[in-house]
Amino acid sequence: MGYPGGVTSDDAARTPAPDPGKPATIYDVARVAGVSPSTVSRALSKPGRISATTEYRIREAAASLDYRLNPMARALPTGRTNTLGVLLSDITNPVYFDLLRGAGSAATAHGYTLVMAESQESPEQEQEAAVRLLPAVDGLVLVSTRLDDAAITQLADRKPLVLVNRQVPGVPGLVPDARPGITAALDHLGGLGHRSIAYLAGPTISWMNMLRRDAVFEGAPERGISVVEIGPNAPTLDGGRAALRRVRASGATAVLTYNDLIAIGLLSEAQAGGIDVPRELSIVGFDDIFGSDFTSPPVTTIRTPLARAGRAAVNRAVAEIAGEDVDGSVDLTTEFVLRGSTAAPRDERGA
Amino acid sequence: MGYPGGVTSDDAARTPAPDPGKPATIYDVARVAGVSPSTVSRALSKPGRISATTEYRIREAAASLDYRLNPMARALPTGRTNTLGVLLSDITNPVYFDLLRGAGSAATAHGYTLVMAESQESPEQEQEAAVRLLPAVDGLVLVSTRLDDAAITQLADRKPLVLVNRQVPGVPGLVPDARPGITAALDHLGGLGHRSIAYLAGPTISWMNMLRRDAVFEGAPERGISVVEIGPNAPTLDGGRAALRRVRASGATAVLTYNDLIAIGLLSEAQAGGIDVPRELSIVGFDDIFGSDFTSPPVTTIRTPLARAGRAAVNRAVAEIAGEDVDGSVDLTTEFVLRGSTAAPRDERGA
DNA sequence: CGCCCTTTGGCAACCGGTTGCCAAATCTGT
DNA sequence: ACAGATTTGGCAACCGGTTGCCAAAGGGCG
Repeated sequence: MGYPGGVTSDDAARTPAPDPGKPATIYDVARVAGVSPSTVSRALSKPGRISATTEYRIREAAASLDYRLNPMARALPTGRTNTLGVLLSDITNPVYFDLLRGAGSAATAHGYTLVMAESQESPEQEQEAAVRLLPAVDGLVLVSTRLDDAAITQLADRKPLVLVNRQVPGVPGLVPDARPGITAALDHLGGLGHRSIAYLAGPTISWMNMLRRDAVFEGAPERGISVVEIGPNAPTLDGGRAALRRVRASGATAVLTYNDLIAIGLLSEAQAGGIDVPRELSIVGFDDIFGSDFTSPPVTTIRTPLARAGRAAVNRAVAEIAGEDVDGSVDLTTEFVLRGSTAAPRDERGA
Repeated sequence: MGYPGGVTSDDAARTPAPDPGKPATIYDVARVAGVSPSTVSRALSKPGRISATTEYRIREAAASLDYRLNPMARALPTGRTNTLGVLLSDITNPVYFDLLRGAGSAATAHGYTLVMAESQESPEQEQEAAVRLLPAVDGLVLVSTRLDDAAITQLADRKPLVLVNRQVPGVPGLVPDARPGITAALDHLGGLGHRSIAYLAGPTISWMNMLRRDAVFEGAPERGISVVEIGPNAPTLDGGRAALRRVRASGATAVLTYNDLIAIGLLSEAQAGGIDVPRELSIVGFDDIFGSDFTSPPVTTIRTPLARAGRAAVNRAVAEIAGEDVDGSVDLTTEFVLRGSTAAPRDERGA
């Protein structure tokens, strides 16, 4: 026999193989329909290639056997797995919820399955996960990747790859335009009378962090606002909490944060320390995550269209896999969301 | 040729195939190491089967070619994909964050990849996703499934399957024990003087909802507390908001909710309507999700050990796949978390 | 030094599909 | 009724691994 769970060819040739536990194959279907396996294959996946009557007979046979195509067997000769990999830095970060849902719905719409892995903010783990996933997927979506350009380019050489929140020359990337939101936020803060603000930075390896920081540092001076950078901070609630001391020391009357988690952490720590937000300290978050609207006060923030980004990323990946050319311009603009964590600085009146 | 991207055997036999784009196979490795493909296969996956020196030579060759095993090719003859499927009712529900992370880390620890799909609370979509995933995974984890017993049993007959938040005879299931937390919550509410409470139910098809409801309806009378059921409600913020009117109409001074999302929705709607929580209405949530501690007041809730449940579920699934017998008792007990959304009812003093 | 037992590595079948090529069957037009 | 064009379906090779069986090589011991 030479093979483990095999069935002798005699058996297979005689019985219609009712259901010996193993799922039906195209060979079973072929036997029942009285055609050759290749005809079954074509009937089921090459519409029009086989005459209507034969195709009907085959479909009947397949249905009666509850035939299910084996994705692995199909993937082997074709190289296509109908699977997309998504890599995240941290699953428990609420920013990714909507993105994942958008990606998931777009994927099923295209008949793709999503496999997901997280890298816990570590470039090594991310690289390892990417390499591990690579042979099993048709394409990869890297969200807020912590990999460097070289590693990304190398990955992109092997399989279609789409970046979210990152731009690398020669690799398709979707990055929400932070400027509109930041501009509106600075206008708002400036209008309230703030003259000295701080930017609470995220991780140094975060590309988005640079982008946001640069936009703040470019826009603030134009409005006569001075700005200092405080960080790097872990992009978590604790990261925000730990930054309070330095925020107070800086004398800034308002802060823009790398993300909402930091903003919320900072807010809760401030309140625990008896600091009045927004009167003593204004806080502007980033992303508008789940939960940022039910803190007290609710946090003023800059919304990024994550669900749309997720959807666009898998659409793009699917197009890339199909070898289609795409114009690729998706509108991903940020939007200022005014809530309760910002107000005029106390000094304004006091001084 | 008969095959698309094929290489003629002449070419393959002569050149060491430097890197024509296609990744290296065991045949390439075999050629470079001067052994047969089967020896390569054994050297790489049957430790000890091949002599140390030959194995070393093979590993060298593999490394030099950057050989990567093709998971699909391996899966075909063995039937094992090293992939686990996780089905959720709703990815954007924060309850699942920790669960997913626990499941993810346990999966990678066992060398498994996680594929994930959501059913959007629809049994049909869930069934379809399960069937679609089934042939590509070694086992399935169904979290808060909306499927009926028959469908679950049928699935469990085809592949190892583990349930979370659901119990079906003959199928391994992990369900956190709601009683300790609910008992403590009722004691707390009773001690504060509440005599009339409401249970804000979740979806009717939710098995956990029944369990929680039953525990409340059993425990309340024992403490001289009357209880009414209000629902079903969508297990979302909006579901909670929509329920406020009926809560007020019921005259209950405190509510226990099916989950924290409903609790938070109810809380925000109450505050919008000028109702003082906790003085006019006490709220107890369920699960202790991300965000429930930074509402104002923070919500008193019953914590379920989700990360542990996720980890335990994949551990169990892996054991099941390996055919191991497991005692299976994992400690998953709920815990009452006292925060700010509960207080003595106003009537207590007023009446 | 020869015999027997253990290692070691190769052969070939097999997993379940896909597809280039070809021959038989069917259709067309006259 | 027949040559030629078109449909239809089968053959067989192939994707990249795994593994039962076996023969050759190596080792131990009397």
